[in-house]
Amino acid sequence: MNVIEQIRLGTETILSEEELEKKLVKNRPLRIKLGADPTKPDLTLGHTVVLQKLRQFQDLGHIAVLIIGDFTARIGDPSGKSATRPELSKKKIAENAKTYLDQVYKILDPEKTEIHSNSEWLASMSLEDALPLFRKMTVARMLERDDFSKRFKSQTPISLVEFIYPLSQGFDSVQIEADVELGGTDQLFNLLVGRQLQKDEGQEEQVVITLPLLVGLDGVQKMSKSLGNYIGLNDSAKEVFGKVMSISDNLMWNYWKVLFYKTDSEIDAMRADHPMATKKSLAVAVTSRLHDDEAANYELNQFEQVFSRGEIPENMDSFHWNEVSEGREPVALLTVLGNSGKFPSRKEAKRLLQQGAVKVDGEKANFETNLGKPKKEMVIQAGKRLFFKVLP
RNA sequence: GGUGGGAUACCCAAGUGGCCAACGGGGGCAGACUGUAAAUCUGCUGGGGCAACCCUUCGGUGGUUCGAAUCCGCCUCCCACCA
Repeated sequence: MNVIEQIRLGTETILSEEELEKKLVKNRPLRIKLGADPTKPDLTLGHTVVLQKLRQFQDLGHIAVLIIGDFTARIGDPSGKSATRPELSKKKIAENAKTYLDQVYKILDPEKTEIHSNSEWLASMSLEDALPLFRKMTVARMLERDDFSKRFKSQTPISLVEFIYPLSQGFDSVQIEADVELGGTDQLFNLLVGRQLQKDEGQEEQVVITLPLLVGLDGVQKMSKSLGNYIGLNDSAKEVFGKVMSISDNLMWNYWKVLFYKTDSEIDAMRADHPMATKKSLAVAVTSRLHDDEAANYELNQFEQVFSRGEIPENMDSFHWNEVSEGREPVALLTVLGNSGKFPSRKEAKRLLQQGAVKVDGEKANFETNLGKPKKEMVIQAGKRLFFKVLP
């Protein structure tokens, strides 16, 4: 596979491949730009689609130029949005930016990463500096954008400040002299503005590469923190593994394609296998990417132990009898459940009990179940996933 | 600036004086089944209590009433139409 073919893997569009080839033969590290707005403190598996591509460029000897959009975050990217975003405070943005970097380096090579904040050049810009920029964009062109045009037609407000967003992002490209800019498919318009501004500045235009948006765990909407349908880069290995196992069989193929560049024919071949086995390998693959192989294999074992064989997990939280019994003996199981703090409320624990979801040492318990102090240890299970021990 | 409309539980959304802890859908949780935390079906989904029952919630606040999410006054915030 040649370099272009490698880069092409998993991409939606490359504008244009010819330009990219010309840049690649220049024999110098290219500057690959990726902008990230610190609007949310947590990155998701969805972000890794583009980060993984950036990492690939790094491995090919190029430089990742990461723009922390601390200034643009205050504007709020209108892409794909149906409403104006609320303005974020500077403080919140600074906090988010910090946690971003920790997460980004789970994927990127820090040695080949250059970091900028776009407030470096945007914050001090005067209206006079900005005028030439504004002149380059027309209202008609803005309104061609799908999201804006929908909002305009449905008479949903579009703030003027939202028109500034694509220009600001494009100006970032001029500032750092980007050779390539990566983004999700919803970023195409913003990325193209970068090309236009660079051209006007007499710079060589950046190559624009878009990557597919990862569908969220619900299988419908794009993965995002605010929709709650996400796998977080900071999720524990256990959570990552479990969340992957919970996606529908249908969605699994999409993940193989988008995250691991599986081709249609490879996927067809995988369909011959048992879907559960295929999903387990996907869960292992995702978990090792976000954590490591060891953690992934451990979670696979735990998963098989708990869900396939219905056994208890290796590790679980434990309490001492005195912590949960209120010093009484015997004591109602409900009291122990409530005192464990494992349930949002006693009411919730009660519900589980009524639904027959609670087991003590593997025995189904009910409302009348009373517990005595355990001799060694007692395992309490509520539902399929929640376990804890009570020690003497 | 003028005129109308709206704010309901995690989200969407009914409800216009007692039968409302509040229809329905989504989401979440559980059970059954299974191939997994898939799919499907069923149940649950404010808090406290073993229970009878009690407490808190329908933008905020002050009233009317035996009784209000529902009626009235004021306030805050959103939206639409006209200019």
